[in-house]
Amino acid sequence: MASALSRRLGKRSLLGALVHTPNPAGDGMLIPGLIQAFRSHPGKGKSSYTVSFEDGRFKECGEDSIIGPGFQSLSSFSLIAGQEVFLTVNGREEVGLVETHNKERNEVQVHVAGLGVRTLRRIEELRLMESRRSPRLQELEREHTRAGPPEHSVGGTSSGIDVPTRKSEGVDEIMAAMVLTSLSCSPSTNSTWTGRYTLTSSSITVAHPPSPPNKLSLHCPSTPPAVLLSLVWGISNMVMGFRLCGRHHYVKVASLDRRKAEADPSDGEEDFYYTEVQETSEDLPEYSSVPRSLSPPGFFPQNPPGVSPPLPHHEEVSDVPVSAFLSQSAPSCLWQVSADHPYKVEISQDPPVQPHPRPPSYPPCPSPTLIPNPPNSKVRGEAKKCRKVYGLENRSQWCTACRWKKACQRFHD
DNA sequence: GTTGCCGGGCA
DNA sequence: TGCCCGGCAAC
Ligand SMILES: [Zn+2]
Repeated sequence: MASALSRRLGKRSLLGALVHTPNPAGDGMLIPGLIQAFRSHPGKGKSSYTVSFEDGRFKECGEDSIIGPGFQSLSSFSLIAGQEVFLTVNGREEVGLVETHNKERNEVQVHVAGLGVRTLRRIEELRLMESRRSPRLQELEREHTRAGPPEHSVGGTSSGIDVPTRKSEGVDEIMAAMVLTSLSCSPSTNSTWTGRYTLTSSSITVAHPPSPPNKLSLHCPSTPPAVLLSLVWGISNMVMGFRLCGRHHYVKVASLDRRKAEADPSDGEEDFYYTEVQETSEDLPEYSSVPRSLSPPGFFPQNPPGVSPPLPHHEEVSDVPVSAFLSQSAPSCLWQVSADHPYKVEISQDPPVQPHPRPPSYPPCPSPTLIPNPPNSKVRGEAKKCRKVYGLENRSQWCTACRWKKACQRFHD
Protein backbone atom coordinates (compact mmCIF):
# COMPACT_ATOMS: atom_id res chain seq x y z
CA MET A 1 0.00 0.00 0.00
CA ALA A 2 1.23 3.34 -0.93
CA SER A 3 0.77 5.17 2.26
CA ALA A 4 1.57 2.12 4.25
CA LEU A 5 -0.66 3.60 6.79
CA SER A 6 -3.98 2.30 7.63
CA ARG A 7 -5.31 1.22 10.85
CA ARG A 8 -8.51 -0.20 11.93
CA LEU A 9 -10.25 1.75 14.52
CA GLY A 10 -13.48 3.13 15.58
CA LYS A 11 -16.97 1.96 16.05
CA ARG A 12 -19.68 2.72 13.69
CA SER A 13 -22.33 4.72 15.30
CA LEU A 14 -25.19 7.08 14.92
CA LEU A 15 -22.90 9.99 14.48
CA GLY A 16 -23.92 12.13 11.60
CA ALA A 17 -27.48 10.97 11.68
CA LEU A 18 -30.20 13.45 10.92
CA VAL A 19 -32.58 13.54 13.84
CA HIS A 20 -35.12 15.82 15.41
CA THR A 21 -35.13 17.12 18.91
CA PRO A 22 -37.20 19.64 20.80
CA ASN A 23 -36.07 23.12 19.96
CA PRO A 24 -33.65 24.30 22.61
CA ALA A 25 -35.44 27.61 22.43
CA GLY A 26 -38.20 25.85 24.30
CA ASP A 27 -41.02 26.60 21.93
CA GLY A 28 -41.94 22.95 21.73
CA MET A 29 -41.13 22.67 18.08
CA LEU A 30 -39.23 19.65 16.91
CA ILE A 31 -36.36 20.79 14.80
CA PRO A 32 -33.80 18.92 12.73
CA GLY A 33 -30.25 18.46 13.80
CA LEU A 34 -27.25 16.28 13.31
CA ILE A 35 -25.78 13.93 15.83
CA GLN A 36 -22.33 15.29 16.40
CA ALA A 37 -21.01 13.38 19.31
CA PHE A 38 -21.93 10.52 21.47
CA ARG A 39 -21.27 10.04 25.09
CA SER A 40 -21.89 7.05 27.20
CA HIS A 41 -22.16 7.31 30.90
CA PRO A 42 -20.57 4.21 32.28
CA GLY A 43 -22.65 2.71 34.97
CA LYS A 44 -25.59 4.96 34.41
CA GLY A 45 -26.85 3.01 31.50
CA LYS A 46 -27.83 6.05 29.51
CA SER A 47 -26.25 7.83 26.65
CA SER A 48 -26.40 11.38 25.58
CA TYR A 49 -25.72 12.93 22.24
CA THR A 50 -24.57 16.27 21.07
CA VAL A 51 -26.86 17.56 18.39
CA SER A 52 -25.98 20.44 16.16
CA PHE A 53 -28.66 22.58 14.61
CA GLU A 54 -28.80 24.44 11.38
CA ASP A 55 -28.28 27.75 13.09
CA GLY A 56 -25.01 26.58 14.49
CA ARG A 57 -26.13 25.89 17.99
CA PHE A 58 -25.44 22.72 19.83
CA LYS A 59 -27.31 20.89 22.48
CA GLU A 60 -26.64 17.81 24.46
CA CYS A 61 -29.66 15.58 24.38
CA GLY A 62 -30.55 12.45 26.17
CA GLU A 63 -31.32 9.58 23.88
CA ASP A 64 -34.95 9.71 24.87
CA SER A 65 -35.37 13.24 23.65
CA ILE A 66 -34.15 12.46 20.17
CA ILE A 67 -36.41 11.42 17.37
CA GLY A 68 -34.98 9.50 14.51
CA PRO A 69 -33.77 6.16 13.36
CA GLY A 70 -32.16 4.42 16.24
CA PHE A 71 -33.82 6.78 18.66
CA GLN A 72 -37.34 7.52 19.74
CA SER A 73 -40.31 7.43 17.51
CA LEU A 74 -42.38 10.49 17.04
CA SER A 75 -45.31 8.87 18.78
CA SER A 76 -44.12 9.65 22.25
CA PHE A 77 -43.90 13.36 21.60
CA SER A 78 -46.41 16.14 21.63
CA LEU A 79 -46.78 18.16 18.52
CA ILE A 80 -47.57 21.80 18.70
CA ALA A 81 -49.31 23.99 16.20
CA GLY A 82 -47.07 24.99 13.37
CA GLN A 83 -44.92 21.89 13.47
CA GLU A 84 -44.01 20.83 9.97
CA VAL A 85 -44.75 17.21 9.28
CA PHE A 86 -44.82 14.91 6.30
CA LEU A 87 -47.69 12.60 5.60
CA THR A 88 -49.09 10.51 2.86
CA VAL A 89 -52.23 11.80 1.23
CA ASN A 90 -53.79 9.76 -1.54
CA GLY A 91 -50.58 7.85 -1.99
CA ARG A 92 -48.47 10.95 -2.29
CA GLU A 93 -46.22 12.49 0.21
CA GLU A 94 -47.30 15.91 1.31
CA VAL A 95 -45.99 18.42 3.73
CA GLY A 96 -48.34 19.89 6.26
CA LEU A 97 -48.50 21.93 9.38
CA VAL A 98 -49.85 20.62 12.63
CA GLU A 99 -52.83 22.53 13.91
CA THR A 100 -53.82 20.51 16.92
CA HIS A 101 -52.63 17.39 18.63
CA ASN A 102 -54.97 15.50 20.90
CA LYS A 103 -52.76 13.06 22.69
CA GLU A 104 -55.51 11.18 24.48
CA ARG A 105 -57.33 10.39 21.28
CA ASN A 106 -54.15 10.24 19.26
CA GLU A 107 -55.46 12.64 16.72
CA VAL A 108 -53.37 15.18 14.94
CA GLN A 109 -55.02 17.71 12.73
CA VAL A 110 -52.77 18.60 9.90
CA HIS A 111 -53.27 21.34 7.38
CA VAL A 112 -51.90 20.37 4.03
CA ALA A 113 -51.55 23.71 2.37
CA GLY A 114 -50.51 22.22 -0.93
CA LEU A 115 -53.84 20.49 -1.29
CA GLY A 116 -55.78 22.99 0.68
CA VAL A 117 -57.16 20.31 2.96
CA ARG A 118 -57.18 19.48 6.63
CA THR A 119 -56.82 15.91 7.68
CA LEU A 120 -56.97 14.04 10.95
CA ARG A 121 -54.15 11.58 11.43
CA ARG A 122 -52.65 9.41 14.07
CA ILE A 123 -49.21 10.49 15.03
CA GLU A 124 -47.76 7.24 13.72
CA GLU A 125 -48.78 8.35 10.27
CA LEU A 126 -46.71 11.48 10.47
CA ARG A 127 -43.05 11.93 9.77
CA LEU A 128 -40.68 14.69 10.53
CA MET A 129 -38.49 13.94 7.59
CA GLU A 130 -39.32 13.79 3.97
CA SER A 131 -39.23 10.33 2.65
CA ARG A 132 -37.15 9.51 -0.35
CA ARG A 133 -38.90 6.28 -0.91
CA SER A 134 -42.31 5.97 -2.32
CA PRO A 135 -45.13 6.42 0.12
CA ARG A 136 -46.27 2.98 -0.85
CA LEU A 137 -43.09 1.53 0.58
CA GLN A 138 -43.48 3.73 3.57
CA GLU A 139 -46.89 2.30 4.22
CA LEU A 140 -45.61 -1.22 3.82
CA GLU A 141 -42.81 -0.56 6.17
CA ARG A 142 -45.13 0.87 8.72
CA GLU A 143 -47.26 -2.22 8.52
CA HIS A 144 -44.18 -4.20 9.31
CA THR A 145 -43.13 -2.20 12.27
CA ARG A 146 -46.59 -2.39 13.64
CA ALA A 147 -46.72 -6.14 13.31
CA GLY A 148 -43.44 -7.13 14.78
CA PRO A 149 -40.97 -5.95 17.32
CA PRO A 150 -38.56 -3.29 16.24
CA GLU A 151 -35.31 -4.33 14.77
CA HIS A 152 -33.41 -2.87 17.57
CA SER A 153 -34.12 -1.44 20.92
CA VAL A 154 -34.70 2.24 20.90
CA GLY A 155 -36.38 2.36 24.21
CA GLY A 156 -35.77 5.27 26.43
CA THR A 157 -33.98 3.14 28.92
CA SER A 158 -31.79 1.37 26.50
CA SER A 159 -28.22 1.80 27.31
CA GLY A 160 -24.81 1.43 25.92
CA ILE A 161 -23.64 1.99 22.45
CA ASP A 162 -26.52 1.31 20.22
CA VAL A 163 -25.52 0.87 16.67
CA PRO A 164 -28.40 1.16 14.33
CA THR A 165 -29.11 -1.70 12.07
CA ARG A 166 -30.85 0.61 9.70
CA LYS A 167 -30.10 4.03 8.53
CA SER A 168 -32.45 6.86 8.22
CA GLU A 169 -33.98 8.01 5.04
CA GLY A 170 -32.08 10.85 3.62
CA VAL A 171 -29.36 10.17 6.04
CA ASP A 172 -27.99 7.10 4.49
CA GLU A 173 -24.78 8.96 4.63
CA ILE A 174 -24.18 8.12 8.20
CA MET A 175 -20.51 7.98 8.60
CA ALA A 176 -18.56 6.10 11.06
CA ALA A 177 -17.22 7.87 14.00
CA MET A 178 -13.68 8.91 13.97
CA VAL A 179 -12.12 7.90 17.15
CA LEU A 180 -8.73 7.48 18.53
CA THR A 181 -6.97 8.02 21.78
CA SER A 182 -3.42 8.05 20.97
CA LEU A 183 -0.93 7.98 18.27
CA SER A 184 2.47 6.69 18.05
CA CYS A 185 4.93 7.46 15.40
CA SER A 186 7.48 5.59 13.48
CA PRO A 187 9.19 6.14 10.24
CA SER A 188 7.22 6.74 7.18
CA THR A 189 7.74 5.60 3.69
CA ASN A 190 5.33 7.91 2.04
CA SER A 191 6.17 11.32 0.82
CA THR A 192 2.89 12.90 1.77
CA TRP A 193 3.32 11.74 5.27
CA THR A 194 5.64 13.53 7.48
CA GLY A 195 5.56 10.78 9.96
CA ARG A 196 3.92 7.54 10.49
CA TYR A 197 1.29 7.63 13.10
CA THR A 198 0.10 4.39 14.45
CA LEU A 199 -3.13 4.36 16.25
CA THR A 200 -2.73 2.40 19.37
CA SER A 201 -6.27 2.46 20.51
CA SER A 202 -9.65 2.62 18.98
CA SER A 203 -11.34 5.41 20.74
CA ILE A 204 -10.96 9.06 21.29
CA THR A 205 -11.17 9.83 24.89
CA VAL A 206 -12.20 13.25 25.89
CA ALA A 207 -12.24 14.16 29.48
CA HIS A 208 -15.45 15.60 30.69
CA PRO A 209 -15.69 18.45 31.05
CA PRO A 210 -12.89 19.51 28.80
CA SER A 211 -10.42 21.67 30.50
CA PRO A 212 -7.06 23.03 29.68
CA PRO A 213 -4.37 22.14 29.30
CA ASN A 214 -5.48 20.09 26.41
CA LYS A 215 -3.27 17.16 26.09
CA LEU A 216 -3.19 14.64 23.39
CA SER A 217 -1.51 11.44 24.24
CA LEU A 218 0.91 10.64 21.57
CA HIS A 219 2.33 7.27 22.20
CA CYS A 220 5.58 8.18 20.73
CA PRO A 221 8.36 6.83 22.84
CA SER A 222 10.63 9.47 24.22
CA THR A 223 8.63 12.39 22.97
CA PRO A 224 6.94 14.88 25.20
CA PRO A 225 3.18 14.84 25.28
CA ALA A 226 1.46 16.56 22.45
CA VAL A 227 -0.92 19.36 23.08
CA LEU A 228 -4.16 19.10 21.26
CA LEU A 229 -5.10 22.20 19.40
CA SER A 230 -8.14 21.32 17.44
CA LEU A 231 -10.39 18.72 16.04
CA VAL A 232 -12.06 19.57 12.80
CA TRP A 233 -13.98 17.11 10.81
CA GLY A 234 -15.14 16.80 7.29
CA ILE A 235 -17.18 14.52 5.13
CA SER A 236 -15.10 11.51 5.71
CA ASN A 237 -12.24 12.69 7.68
CA MET A 238 -11.11 14.64 10.62
CA VAL A 239 -8.21 16.94 10.97
CA MET A 240 -6.55 16.89 14.28
CA GLY A 241 -4.23 19.65 15.17
CA PHE A 242 -1.69 19.25 17.88
CA ARG A 243 1.53 20.76 19.01
CA LEU A 244 4.53 18.61 19.52
CA CYS A 245 8.13 19.51 19.94
CA GLY A 246 7.36 23.13 19.34
CA ARG A 247 5.67 22.49 16.07
CA HIS A 248 2.08 22.38 15.05
CA HIS A 249 0.92 19.32 13.25
CA TYR A 250 -2.28 18.73 11.43
CA VAL A 251 -3.15 15.16 10.85
CA LYS A 252 -6.01 14.24 8.61
CA VAL A 253 -7.77 11.08 9.59
CA ALA A 254 -10.05 9.68 6.99
CA SER A 255 -12.24 6.74 6.39
CA LEU A 256 -10.55 4.21 4.23
CA ASP A 257 -13.10 1.76 3.17
CA ARG A 258 -16.49 2.74 4.22
CA ARG A 259 -18.33 0.48 1.95
CA LYS A 260 -16.60 -2.49 3.40
CA ALA A 261 -17.47 -1.45 6.88
CA GLU A 262 -21.01 -0.92 5.77
CA ALA A 263 -21.17 -4.37 4.33
CA ASP A 264 -19.76 -5.96 7.38
CA PRO A 265 -21.29 -4.28 10.35
CA SER A 266 -20.59 -7.25 12.53
CA ASP A 267 -17.06 -6.19 12.40
CA GLY A 268 -17.93 -3.02 14.20
CA GLU A 269 -14.81 -1.37 12.98
CA GLU A 270 -13.78 0.73 10.10
CA ASP A 271 -10.60 1.50 8.34
CA PHE A 272 -9.09 4.88 8.62
CA TYR A 273 -5.92 6.37 7.40
CA TYR A 274 -4.34 9.53 8.45
CA THR A 275 -2.05 11.96 6.85
CA GLU A 276 -0.13 14.87 8.12
CA VAL A 277 -1.48 17.75 6.14
CA GLN A 278 0.27 20.67 7.64
CA GLU A 279 3.06 21.49 9.92
CA THR A 280 3.88 24.90 11.22
CA SER A 281 6.25 26.09 13.79
CA GLU A 282 5.40 27.33 17.22
CA ASP A 283 4.70 30.78 18.54
CA LEU A 284 1.07 30.69 17.72
CA PRO A 285 -1.51 31.10 20.34
CA GLU A 286 -3.42 27.93 20.71
CA TYR A 287 -6.70 27.70 18.87
CA SER A 288 -5.61 30.33 16.44
CA SER A 289 -3.73 27.99 14.26
CA VAL A 290 -6.39 25.80 12.83
CA PRO A 291 -6.68 26.11 9.11
CA ARG A 292 -9.66 28.28 8.68
CA SER A 293 -11.24 26.63 5.76
CA LEU A 294 -11.46 23.51 7.77
CA SER A 295 -14.33 24.87 9.68
CA PRO A 296 -17.45 23.47 8.18
CA PRO A 297 -19.25 26.19 6.34
CA GLY A 298 -22.96 26.17 6.51
CA PHE A 299 -23.68 23.97 9.34
CA PHE A 300 -21.46 25.74 11.79
CA PRO A 301 -21.82 29.30 10.73
CA GLN A 302 -21.13 30.63 14.15
CA ASN A 303 -17.94 28.83 14.68
CA PRO A 304 -15.31 31.33 15.43
CA PRO A 305 -12.59 31.04 12.89
CA GLY A 306 -9.96 28.63 13.81
CA VAL A 307 -11.94 26.83 16.41
CA SER A 308 -13.11 23.36 15.95
CA PRO A 309 -16.70 22.35 16.30
CA PRO A 310 -17.31 21.99 19.95
CA LEU A 311 -17.84 19.06 22.11
CA PRO A 312 -20.32 20.65 24.40
CA HIS A 313 -20.31 19.56 27.91
CA HIS A 314 -23.37 21.15 29.30
CA GLU A 315 -26.92 20.11 29.30
CA GLU A 316 -28.02 23.35 27.81
CA VAL A 317 -27.29 24.83 24.46
CA SER A 318 -23.69 25.57 24.08
CA ASP A 319 -22.81 28.59 22.06
CA VAL A 320 -19.17 28.55 22.88
CA PRO A 321 -17.21 25.87 21.17
CA VAL A 322 -15.23 23.82 23.53
CA SER A 323 -12.04 22.22 22.60
CA ALA A 324 -11.53 18.61 23.18
CA PHE A 325 -9.34 17.24 25.81
CA LEU A 326 -7.60 14.09 24.95
CA SER A 327 -6.09 12.17 27.71
CA GLN A 328 -4.26 9.00 28.15
CA SER A 329 -5.88 8.45 31.47
CA ALA A 330 -9.17 6.72 31.65
CA PRO A 331 -11.90 9.23 31.10
CA SER A 332 -15.08 9.37 33.03
CA CYS A 333 -16.99 9.17 29.84
CA LEU A 334 -16.40 8.60 26.23
CA TRP A 335 -17.00 10.87 23.31
CA GLN A 336 -17.06 9.73 19.82
CA VAL A 337 -16.52 12.44 17.33
CA SER A 338 -18.43 12.55 14.16
CA ALA A 339 -16.48 12.58 10.99
CA ASP A 340 -19.39 13.33 8.80
CA HIS A 341 -20.08 16.76 7.55
CA PRO A 342 -21.45 18.12 4.35
CA TYR A 343 -18.41 19.96 3.27
CA LYS A 344 -15.09 19.32 1.77
CA VAL A 345 -11.91 19.61 3.65
CA GLU A 346 -9.37 21.87 2.16
CA ILE A 347 -6.13 22.66 3.73
CA SER A 348 -5.58 26.32 3.81
CA GLN A 349 -2.33 28.10 3.97
CA ASP A 350 -2.87 28.99 7.52
CA PRO A 351 -0.54 31.86 7.96
CA PRO A 352 1.61 31.30 10.95
CA VAL A 353 2.83 34.36 12.69
CA GLN A 354 6.33 33.94 11.53
CA PRO A 355 6.80 34.74 7.90
CA HIS A 356 9.37 32.13 7.00
CA PRO A 357 7.78 28.96 5.82
CA ARG A 358 10.64 26.85 7.03
CA PRO A 359 12.99 28.46 9.46
CA PRO A 360 16.43 26.96 9.34
CA SER A 361 16.46 26.08 12.99
CA TYR A 362 13.82 24.09 14.73
CA PRO A 363 13.60 23.65 18.42
CA PRO A 364 15.25 20.47 19.50
CA CYS A 365 13.02 17.49 19.38
CA PRO A 366 13.84 14.14 20.81
CA SER A 367 13.89 11.15 18.60
CA PRO A 368 11.81 9.43 17.46
CA THR A 369 9.55 12.32 16.66
CA LEU A 370 6.92 13.20 14.20
CA ILE A 371 9.55 14.40 11.84
CA PRO A 372 9.49 12.55 8.58
CA ASN A 373 11.84 9.79 7.83
CA PRO A 374 13.24 9.65 4.36
CA PRO A 375 10.88 7.86 2.09
CA ASN A 376 11.35 4.15 1.74
CA SER A 377 13.69 4.09 4.63
CA LYS A 378 13.44 0.96 6.63
CA VAL A 379 14.06 1.42 10.26
CA ARG A 380 14.97 -1.29 12.64
CA GLY A 381 12.98 -1.31 15.80
CA GLU A 382 14.62 -0.32 19.01
CA ALA A 383 13.34 -3.18 21.05
CA LYS A 384 15.25 -6.36 21.50
CA LYS A 385 13.50 -9.21 19.93
CA CYS A 386 13.16 -12.83 20.89
CA ARG A 387 16.23 -13.80 18.96
CA LYS A 388 18.42 -11.47 20.89
CA VAL A 389 16.68 -11.92 24.20
CA TYR A 390 16.65 -15.68 24.31
CA GLY A 391 19.50 -16.38 22.01
CA LEU A 392 19.82 -18.76 19.14
CA GLU A 393 20.21 -21.73 21.45
CA ASN A 394 16.80 -21.07 23.02
CA ARG A 395 14.99 -20.80 19.80
CA SER A 396 12.09 -22.74 21.25
CA GLN A 397 11.35 -19.84 23.53
CA TRP A 398 10.99 -17.38 20.70
CA CYS A 399 7.60 -16.25 19.67
CA THR A 400 6.28 -17.98 16.62
CA ALA A 401 6.80 -14.97 14.43
CA CYS A 402 10.43 -14.78 15.34
CA ARG A 403 10.81 -18.47 14.76
CA TRP A 404 9.36 -17.99 11.35
CA LYS A 405 11.53 -14.97 10.72
CA LYS A 406 8.57 -12.71 10.74
CA ALA A 407 7.94 -9.50 12.62
CA CYS A 408 8.14 -10.21 16.29
CA GLN A 409 4.84 -10.40 18.09
CA ARG A 410 6.18 -10.45 21.59
CA PHE A 411 8.37 -7.40 21.66
CA HIS A 412 6.88 -4.56 19.74
CA ASP A 413 8.72 -1.42 18.94
C1' DG B 1 29.30 -10.08 11.41
C1' DT B 2 24.51 -9.94 13.64
C1' DT B 3 19.75 -8.96 13.77
C1' DG B 4 15.08 -8.28 12.10
C1' DC B 5 11.93 -9.52 8.90
C1' DC B 6 9.92 -9.45 3.94
C1' DG B 7 8.74 -12.31 0.48
C1' DG B 8 8.35 -16.57 -1.26
C1' DG B 9 8.16 -21.66 -1.23
C1' DC B 10 6.46 -26.00 0.48
C1' DA B 11 3.22 -29.32 2.69
C1' DT C 1 -2.61 -22.14 7.67
C1' DG C 2 1.63 -23.58 9.55
C1' DC C 3 6.33 -23.80 8.81
C1' DC C 4 10.81 -22.79 6.86
C1' DC C 5 14.45 -20.14 4.72
C1' DG C 6 16.87 -16.93 1.11
C1' DG C 7 18.11 -12.66 1.00
C1' DC C 8 18.36 -7.91 2.14
C1' DA C 9 18.89 -3.78 4.88
C1' DA C 10 19.90 -1.81 9.24
C1' DC C 11 22.92 -1.98 12.81
ZN1 LIG D 1 9.49 -12.49 18.92
